Amino acid sequence: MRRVSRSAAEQLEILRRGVEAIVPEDEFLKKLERSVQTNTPLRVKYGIDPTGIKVHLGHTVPLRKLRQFQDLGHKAIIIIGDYTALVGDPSGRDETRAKLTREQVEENAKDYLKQVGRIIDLDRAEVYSNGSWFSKWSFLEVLDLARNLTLSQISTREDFAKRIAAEKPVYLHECLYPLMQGWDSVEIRADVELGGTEQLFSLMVARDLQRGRDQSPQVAITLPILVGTDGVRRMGKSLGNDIGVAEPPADQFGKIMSVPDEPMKQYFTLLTDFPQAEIDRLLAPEFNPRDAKEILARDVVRQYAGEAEAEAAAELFRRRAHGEDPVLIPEVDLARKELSDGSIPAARLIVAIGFEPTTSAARRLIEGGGFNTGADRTVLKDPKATIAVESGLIVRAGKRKIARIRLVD
RNA sequence: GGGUGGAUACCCAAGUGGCUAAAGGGGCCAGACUGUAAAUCUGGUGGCACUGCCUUCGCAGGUUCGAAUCCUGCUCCACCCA
Repeated sequence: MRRVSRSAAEQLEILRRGVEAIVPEDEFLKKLERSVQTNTPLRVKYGIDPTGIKVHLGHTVPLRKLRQFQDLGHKAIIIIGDYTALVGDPSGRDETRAKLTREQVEENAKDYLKQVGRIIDLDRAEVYSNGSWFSKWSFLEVLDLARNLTLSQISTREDFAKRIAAEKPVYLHECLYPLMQGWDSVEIRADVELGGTEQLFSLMVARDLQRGRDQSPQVAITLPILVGTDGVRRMGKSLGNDIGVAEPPADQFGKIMSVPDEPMKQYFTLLTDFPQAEIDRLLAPEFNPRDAKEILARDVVRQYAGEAEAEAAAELFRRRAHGEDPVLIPEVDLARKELSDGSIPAARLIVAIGFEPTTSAARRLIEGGGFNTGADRTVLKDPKATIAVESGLIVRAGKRKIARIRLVD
């Protein structure tokens, strides 16, 4: 195990970057000091419910913080909330989460860890499923846990209060969620728990539970919610404004370039390790925002896909901006028997190579002038037209879809 | 258990017998423009063998020349009372 080597004050300075709140901060400093004195790593908890399968940049904010703790010699503990996923975290939600099946949860969990491994050093981390303790509980124990929270505590939470006001249902099992999450902290004896700002309530519940078991209460560190590519709403898969860590580098790059200028500071602070001075320089008025964004995009892509991929993605993006084709054009097979007399109706071709899902959509694409072929980019306007196809023909749909056709028998 | 309101396309939401493949907004796709896949503007947005045909308005039946719209049963949801 790596030794905790930096001073408590130094660590606090590093760890404070980008966080929304450390509650309570004086306790945190004390924990750090004790950790240094006794050479005992802090146990830092971060929980994830395996409800979806796509880790996006919004998730990386707390995960990167967790990694920071790791790099300072502390112990990262990941809780896979397989049991809590069955409940559904109500935090920050304006409606009840859909219930998942056990199979879905298990599959998601596996996939989650794979993605999390891009950020966290899983070899040095502890990973638990909270089902490993909750599945053994009796109903009596559940009731005992439930006596730690009152109805008024729950109903004053903003997310619940809103739902109540909007006459949307709040179910009892959702009220249990923060208690379950809190109990996880007891089980693993957490010193610190990370979470988004909307998690504060749940993070604080754990403190009461820990006190009741004669444990030192955990410190809650909340992190800002990253806005999505629309620059307004929180990043989320269901909002379609997310950038996934496992996405193709070119997509990551392009999506970051499409983020509005306003949240750039947040992105630099939360998604990169750039020193503050460097961030200030890049975001100064005299610096071209597009160039700053490109630097950001390259750094983020590099983190998840590597240096070479980041370089390639940047190159690709530049070419596209100049209306040039990418260096590497994906090849797509087309069965020769689709052709008659060496030609194929354009709409059928578009569907055959997967540019559009239906011939109707393909017709719309053509009518909108979004389909062109060949080196001279001949634009097709007639949806009924046929195209003479030979191997190597380049076809494009819109700005982003391009392919080189390869005829196969 | 009783009452009330509701279920319309990817989402929100109009429409209460023919003029409705179904208003409007969002999202998405495409075009123009641009420092960007931003902003703005324009067009499109059920399917197909496409100047026509087929399918869709919670589900299943029924009335009618004709139904998203009327009737019957069912399922699901919300709120109120108990």
